[in-house]
Amino acid sequence: MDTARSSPVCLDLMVGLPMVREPSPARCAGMRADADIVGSACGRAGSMTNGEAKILEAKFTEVSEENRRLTEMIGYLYANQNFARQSPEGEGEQPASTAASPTSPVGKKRSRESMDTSDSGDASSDKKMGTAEAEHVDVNSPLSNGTCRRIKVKRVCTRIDPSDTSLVVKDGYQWRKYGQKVTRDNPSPRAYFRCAFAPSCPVKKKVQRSAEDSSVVEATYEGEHNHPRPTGAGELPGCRTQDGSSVPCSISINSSVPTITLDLTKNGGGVQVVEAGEAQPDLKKVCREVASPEFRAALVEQMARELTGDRKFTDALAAAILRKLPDY
DNA sequence: CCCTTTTGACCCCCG
DNA sequence: GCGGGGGTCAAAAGG
Repeated sequence: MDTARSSPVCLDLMVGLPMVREPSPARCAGMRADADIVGSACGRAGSMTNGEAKILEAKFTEVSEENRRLTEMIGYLYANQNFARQSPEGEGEQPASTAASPTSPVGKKRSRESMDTSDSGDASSDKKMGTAEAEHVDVNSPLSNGTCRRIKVKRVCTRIDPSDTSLVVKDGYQWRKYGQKVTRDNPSPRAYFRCAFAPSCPVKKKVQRSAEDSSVVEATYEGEHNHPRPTGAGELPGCRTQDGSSVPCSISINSSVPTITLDLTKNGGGVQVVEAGEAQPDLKKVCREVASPEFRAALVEQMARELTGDRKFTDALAAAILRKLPDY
């Protein structure tokens, strides 16, 4: 589980993306309870006293810690709800509980649905957006000949801006929306997506806001991708830290433009420029997505989340701010 | 003109 | 057999 990265902060990382230079709502996306604190730190860091800075630092650390605990708690609750729905005989015996809502009944599997599911590929590595909580459930799907095929079902909970109604969950794959429905047990609409990267890919995704917390969206993935993950499209191919969480240390865009890699995992950090790999067939789409405000917002949000979740980083940041303050 | 999204209607499973 | 409700289709609209 990767849940301890939800504290936002205004940072100007200057990694070459023009948008990062300007404060925008997206940069502070996710700021809610701690918005005033962070906003203060952003806006008047140059004029505060040492005492104020220390108070702000303490508050910031405290809020970050609380945010982390809450995120973990949400993940724990969802995990428990899913376990509770598992049948005693084992996970494979339970019919497909594919509804995104924790309270929704067992999904009705249609024969049409069970026929278009194949295997191979792997979407299970979609650990995205820092606050996501992933879970795997293998369910049996009845086939027309009476046998059962295991369909991989995965639920991912992601924190997003409550005001964002797009229900877009960046996970590295490209999705085409084919339907939206308001379900009985959740006032928020449920969006249905198909994998748009490969026409033959059977993977479907359902995205719906949590009924309890509108800032949490639950994405349910059905099936497995039968194609490689399109790199650079949506998810930040970050490095893994020791605890398995991702760090936004690289930006890999498949195009003729060199790829910028911001390596924050090494001592002192560094920016590495490497040549882009060979272009994907749908390079145009990838570039369009990378250039989109959503992608940029997600990029900045993830960077901020990852960085503020690192105690060493926040300590170093506080020390740097203190050094900049005039001595009184 | 092409691609994607929206949305009302329809299909079909389950109780 | 019937109705409710989730899931999908497909035409229209938008970019």
